[in-house]
Order: sequence, then C-alpha cells, then structure tokens
Amino acid sequence: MLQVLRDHIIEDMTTILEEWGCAAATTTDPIEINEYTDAGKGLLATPIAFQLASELGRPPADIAADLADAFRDRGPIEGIDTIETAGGYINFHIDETFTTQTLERILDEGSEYGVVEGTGTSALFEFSSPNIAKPLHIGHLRNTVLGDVLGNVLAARGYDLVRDNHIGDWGVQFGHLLYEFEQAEDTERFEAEPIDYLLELYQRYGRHETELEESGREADVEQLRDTGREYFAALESGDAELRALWERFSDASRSRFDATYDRLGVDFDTWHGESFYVTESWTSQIRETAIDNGIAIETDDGAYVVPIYDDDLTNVEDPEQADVRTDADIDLDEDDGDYEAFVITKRDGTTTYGTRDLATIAYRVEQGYDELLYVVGSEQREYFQQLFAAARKLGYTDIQFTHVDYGLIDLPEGSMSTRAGRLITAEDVLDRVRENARSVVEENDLTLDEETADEIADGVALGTVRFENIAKRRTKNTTFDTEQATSLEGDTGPYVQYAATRAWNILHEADTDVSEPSAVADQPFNEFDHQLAVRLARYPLVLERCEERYDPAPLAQYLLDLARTFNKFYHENRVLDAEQSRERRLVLVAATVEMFETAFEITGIPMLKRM
RNA sequence: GGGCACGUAGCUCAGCUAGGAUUAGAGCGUCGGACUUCUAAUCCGACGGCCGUGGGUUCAAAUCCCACCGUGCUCGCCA
Repeated sequence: MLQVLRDHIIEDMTTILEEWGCAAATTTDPIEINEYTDAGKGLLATPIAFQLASELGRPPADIAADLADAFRDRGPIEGIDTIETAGGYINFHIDETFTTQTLERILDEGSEYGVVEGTGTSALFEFSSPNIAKPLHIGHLRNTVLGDVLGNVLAARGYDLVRDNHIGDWGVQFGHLLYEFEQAEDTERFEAEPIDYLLELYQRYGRHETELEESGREADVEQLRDTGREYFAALESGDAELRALWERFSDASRSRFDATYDRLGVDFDTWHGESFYVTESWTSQIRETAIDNGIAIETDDGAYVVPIYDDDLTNVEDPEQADVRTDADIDLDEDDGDYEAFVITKRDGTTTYGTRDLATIAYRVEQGYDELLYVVGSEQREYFQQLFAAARKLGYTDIQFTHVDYGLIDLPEGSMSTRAGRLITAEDVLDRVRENARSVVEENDLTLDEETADEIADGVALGTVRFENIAKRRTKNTTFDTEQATSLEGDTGPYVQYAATRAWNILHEADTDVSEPSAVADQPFNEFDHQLAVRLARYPLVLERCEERYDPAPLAQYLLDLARTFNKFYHENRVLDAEQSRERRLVLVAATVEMFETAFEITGIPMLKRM
C-alpha cells in the first residue's frame, strides 16, 4: 500500500516541478520511507528541496514550504493526513484511513497482495542443475532454494516463468565413470545404493589420477584421461551398451533428486538435462551453423573455437546494448592470440559444455522466450559472459540473458571437493536441523504425540534451511558453519515461524469472526498497533526490490522485521481481552497472519499451527 | 598479472541499486532483568562501531567516483 502513496506523491511532485520549470522534475523517486514514529518525521518524506536549492537559489526550507503549499493546493491525498516541513524536509503523515485501507486490501486480496499483473515477459528460468551420479550438496542447496524463491518472486512480479532443471548429465566425466564402472563390475552394490556407489567410483577415479600425477607418471595420466575421452566419445556417438548404462545412472540419480526436492518443496516444469540437446541434435546444428558461417575457426589440432574478444563482453546480457564483433570484421591471421577461445568442438569431435549451452540457447530461443535466466555460481561469471557473446555471434541477438550469480559456499577445512570427499549433502543438513528441532520440541511440550512432534520438526527444519539460504545478499561468499546453519535461535526461520504461529493462535483462540476493517476503524490503535500495520503496508515495496536485485534476500529481511515487530506487539498489547480495541486488533492480527502466509508461500517456509 | 565479487560491533550479517534529518541497525556471544497472561523457540536493558585505508564529488557520503590494501573466485578441448 505504501507504494500507492509513494507513486501518488511522486506524480504530484513531478507535476508541480514541471509547473515551476525545474530540471529536477526528472529526478527519479526521491521519496524516503521512514520508520513510523509518533512525532517528528513523516512515514513518507522527501529531501528534494535540498536538491532544488542551488537551481532556484533559495534556502531549502523556503522551497520546502512552497512545495508543501503546492501539494496542499492540489487537494487532499487519500491516506495522507498532514503535510509538514521540517529543516528542508517535507513530511507526509499518514492517517487512520491509510491503516484501514491497508488492512482491507490484505484481507481482500490474500495471497494476491503485492502481486502485480503480468509484464508479458516470458522467461526460461534455469536453477539447481545438479550433476547426475552425485548427491546434492550444500552448494546445490543454496542454488536450489535461492532459485526457487527468486522464481516465486519473479512470478509474483508478473513474469511468465518456465522452471528448468538443467541437469549435468553429459560430458567426459561420464566417460570416466562408465570406464570405472565397467572395471569394478559390482552391480549388486549399484542396485543397493546407486548414488553412493557412483560417488565412490567417481572418487576412485580422482584418487587414481592424483596418484599418477604425484608419482610423475605423466604418460599414464594421459592414458587414463584418453580412456575416459574414448568412452565419452563412444557414448556421444550412440554406443548402445554405454547408453543403456548411462540411462541407469541417470534414472537412479533422478529418483534420488526427486526425494531431496520433495523434502525441500521444490518443483520444476521441465528437466531438460544437457543430454537432451545432444540427443535431439541441437548440438550438431550449432556446430554446423558455427562452422559453415565461419563463426568458429579450426585450430591446428582440429578443434573448432569461437574467438571471443574483450569488448565483445561489454553489456553482453542486454540485447539493446550488446555489440559483438562478427568475424567479417576480424582478420584472424592478424590478431590471433588476442582472444579467448570458446570451444565448439574438441579435437576428437565431441561436444563440450559450451557447445551444449549454445545448443540450449538455440532450443530456448525457438521456444520463444524473451529472457533466459541462469542461476549459477559466480565462479562461472566469465564463462557465461563468453557464452552469451558466442550466442550473439551465432545470431541470437534479440534475447535478454541474465546470469544470476551468487557467492560460493566453502567449508571450514577448505573449498568443497566431491573428489576429495570434502562435501556435506543437502540431506545431511536437513537431517541435522530436524534433529535439533526435534529436541527443542520435546523440551517445550511433552504432551505432543510423536507424529505431531515429527511434523513440527520437519517444518522447522525446512524453515531454517530455506531462510538461511536466502537471508544473505546473494553475492556474498559463505563458509558453511554447521553450528550456525543448524541454529534455531536469533535471526532464523524458526524465529519468523514462531511469530506467525503466535499470530495464528490468537485467531484460533478467538471465538468471534474477524470484522470488516472499516466497521471497527474508530477503535484506538497505539504505537505498537501502528508499527505493525505500517510493516504490512511495506510488503509490495519489498517484492519490488527483490525483483530489481534478482535477490530474495530483502524478503527474508522483511520477514525478520515483521516478526520482530509482531513479537513486540504481542508482548505489549492484548488482543482478545483488550478493553477498547479487541475487534480492530483482531483485524490487524488476521491481516498479519495473511501477510505471513503470503510471504511464506513465496519463500517456501512452512506455516506451523503449533511449535 | 587481467577480470569479477566481497571488506560495517569479538563473530555472522542488514543498510549501498536511486546519497539526506548530529540516534549506523539486527542476531550470536557476555552481563542483568521479565512467564498466575492470546505459546518464554518470546520480550526488555547494558556492554560493544575512525562503516578496510587515503583522496575526490556534494549543502550532505557507510552509500557515488578514483587510487591503494586485504580476502575469495576466475583466466581448462572439466562443468
């Protein structure tokens, strides 16, 4: 609701400044949203008089006074009580109408509150994207939760999204794995614990390679790598036996993934893994286009690469601003070496991840999307810029690319390494948090039956993990600290869940229906009531900010703020046995519950009725 | 070395996109308080800050610009 007032004030201000003939009329959004306080600043305020002072050659306070007059002359703004000036600021104070309208809006719109109508942007949203034959680890956990919540935010902001799990199920690593599997031939173990077994094989290969390297047997290392490459080449050229084996790996991984995603409450619309684009010939099409049109050049040993120059990367994500050099402009013989080589075809003719990513773009463009979003770690930043540049060269010039990058997670003992066995799985984390939660449940309430206690522990575990993974700004690196990641106290999911549960419980305990907000608008609200109502009014601005940043972190911060404000309200104010404000506070609590539910839907944090 | 990120309380982080009101906010930890009350997984108080350093822009800088320092990532015919 605050955004409505903000937009109204900006519109009026622009009109006034235009009438005055001020250049600052074009200034964007100079409205601050302050904390609600009884005295002093208005909830909305603007320091624009300071900006105008030099242009108009008058003191800010005078300008502010004139501006305030001009606002008043335009007639009352619904929701604004008084407009005052103080030290050059213009303060807009809200009135009770605003509070009532906010409550009405939330109760009427429910989960539609804060949602904007479709922008017409259809986007392919890629996230999670684990590799088969390995379990999801805490890195995937961050990606998956961040991606899922961001996807929900964008959908609420009007995007038409297709969520795609771009599974890493192709590449030479599977050549190695197939080779190791054939060597070991322990189908019994595979049937029993497929992923654990494949992980072991993967690590066995890694150890093998490291040993050879360390003992300086370079020829043997090459031999080992060649074998893997040969297996992969055979797989890619359609070897039926290897393909059948690969399918078993893939299927086993899929069921393991499904179990984890189920626990996390994450869904995808499509699961087009990398293999899809190879099997459906999109990679060969890319290869032909690139070679036939002279976009890729052949290297001495028979590979094909697309040369990428530094200035190709400038604003490459934006179709309006991107400006890649086409090969017609380049004399490759003259400035060879001055570019990064984006490999389209390796010397043995097989595809690389770049080929498959280009093929993926080709496919997605044909599907008619306006934008392709990639939730992938920041360690692949440069690669993605190059990928987009290569795609532009191939003629995909109209599509918006967005690499939503995020900081790495490492462990106290160093960066994660699947090969070295330094990894913590997503399931491990969920289990540990659930265990913590379970013991807290028991400490707090011994009357609960087992099943209910388990449900609460599951809900708290999910709330903790989801909150933890979106609360930090996405660009921040993190060191995974088990203690901290599994903590249920402080600025965490359970803190927010607890506030929501308390609010819900008040409604549950009330034996009367919730009134129409306008019918009880004359009941008095104190500062704590208003503080809470103002938080409710802020929510649409928060979603707006999440979209601008492609980051759900502001929403998590908002939930903390809302929970903190509610807990204070809860402590200071009685609702059900309030003397004068019972019905109006009940409305306020009902709106708060609605607000929690709406935000929980987006963040995927479970709403618990007891905890 | 080039590129990209990050640097705010002992620790983990908000605030920076779009600069504003001589009070820079949370949590953890430490110390001290509050349950005959709609759930104490809560609340209140205390302690704790040259907002990495140095310049610049501005009436106004944690916020914008430049340089430097520190940390991480990256610069594979791996993904």
